[in-house]
Amino acid sequence: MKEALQVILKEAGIEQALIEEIQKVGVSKKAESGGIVITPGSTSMYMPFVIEGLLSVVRQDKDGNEILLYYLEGGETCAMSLACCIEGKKNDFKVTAEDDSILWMVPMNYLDQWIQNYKSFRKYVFSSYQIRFDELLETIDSITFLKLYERLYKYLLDKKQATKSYEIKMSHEQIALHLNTSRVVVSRLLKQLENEGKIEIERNKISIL
Amino acid sequence: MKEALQVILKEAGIEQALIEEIQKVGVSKKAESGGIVITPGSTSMYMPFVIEGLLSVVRQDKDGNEILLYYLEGGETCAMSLACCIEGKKNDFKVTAEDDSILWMVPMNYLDQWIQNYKSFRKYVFSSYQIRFDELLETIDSITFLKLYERLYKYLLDKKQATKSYEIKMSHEQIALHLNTSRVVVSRLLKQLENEGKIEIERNKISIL
DNA sequence: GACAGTTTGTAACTAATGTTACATAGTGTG
DNA sequence: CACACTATGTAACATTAGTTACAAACTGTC
Repeated sequence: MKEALQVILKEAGIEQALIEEIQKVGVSKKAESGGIVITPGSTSMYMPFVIEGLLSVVRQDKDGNEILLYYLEGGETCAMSLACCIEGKKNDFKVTAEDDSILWMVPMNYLDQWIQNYKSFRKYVFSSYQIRFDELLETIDSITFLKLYERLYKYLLDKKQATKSYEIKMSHEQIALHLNTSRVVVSRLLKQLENEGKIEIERNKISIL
Repeated sequence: MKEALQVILKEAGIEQALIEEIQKVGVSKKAESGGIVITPGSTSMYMPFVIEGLLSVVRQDKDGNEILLYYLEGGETCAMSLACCIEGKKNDFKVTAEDDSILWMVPMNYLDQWIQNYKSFRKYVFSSYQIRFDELLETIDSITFLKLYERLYKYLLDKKQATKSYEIKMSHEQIALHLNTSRVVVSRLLKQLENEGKIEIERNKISIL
């Protein structure tokens, strides 16, 4: 576990002294595929590093409708969660494990001193914020400027990239939830994508061609 | 100018020593109502503080369609601009003065040392990030979960709050641009809001009742 | 292989939003 | 006040997306 963390933090440009601190004060946490990691309305006390796996960050409205904001992959941290912690605010999003995942949870109270003392940590944190802004903006772009048909195709391509697999193992219902639309509409548009030779549909599986 | 800055930074919890530094190294910049302050594709070298006025931050797509992300008011800074600078990336949004505005532009190269040395500045920066995340999420909520009719009404209420005036001096065309829809649709829905007694429509002016 | 549960396909319809086209009304300037 | 310009009103229609309803196909379990 700690070796995997070491590799990932090194990769992220964190200096050795800080890596050792992070290893010392954090704890690992497993999340099984489909499990909820952060519940909306909760307050986190930990900065979560993704060591391995894939998580989705989703926004919910009061009626339970959802929209996918972005994925968290290995080596990344959830900047919004970080932002919430620092301000002591409640999380207003949901984080779910898309695959079996392993996280490294670091108590928030170390953050301020690390930001003060380690330039590499400042860089990492600000880069994380930047990445999340970009992802949110891209999400806004998709919702605003694309037709659902295009959004769906982009969704599939993004998922392909995140999982590094051209086979997407999801039901139409699950996809519909991420896009805030209905199953019937997703089926309709998927069929259209299939007719245009872009994908192949099987039960619980879509292959990108 | 510097006195106004003093008041605003004090308000924001910045300590006196840092206020003086900020006053020393920054320059003021005026923006006339309607003027473009940040062009998409440019790279900023300055952290912009809003001393006075109101600015809009807008996302554009390749065809020139737009969507309003949020407003910047007095005392605020553009966290996304900050994030871009720190990472040396191009701005991928547009900032326009909605009213005559005054900004205080601080060269980016001071940021890292201030973050390192001033706890109050760390707080301010992280709080700015948090606020912008919240605003982006709220924008996503509106686009995703609201009908255009509700979004339009929310738009008017937000504008009312930002300008602290129940009279909104805009054409339907301008509103349509901020919501990424067409003038005809805006006129139609505004008429509906008027019929329901929520607003009053005049040429270049909408009054919130 | 019978059954229940889940997933997908499809038609028919409704609702929301976008588009085109044109009429009317206000505004500023000579 | 004539003119050009801008802004708004409205109808008619097109497109996109959402909804309802039901059939068919697949999957796992007894």
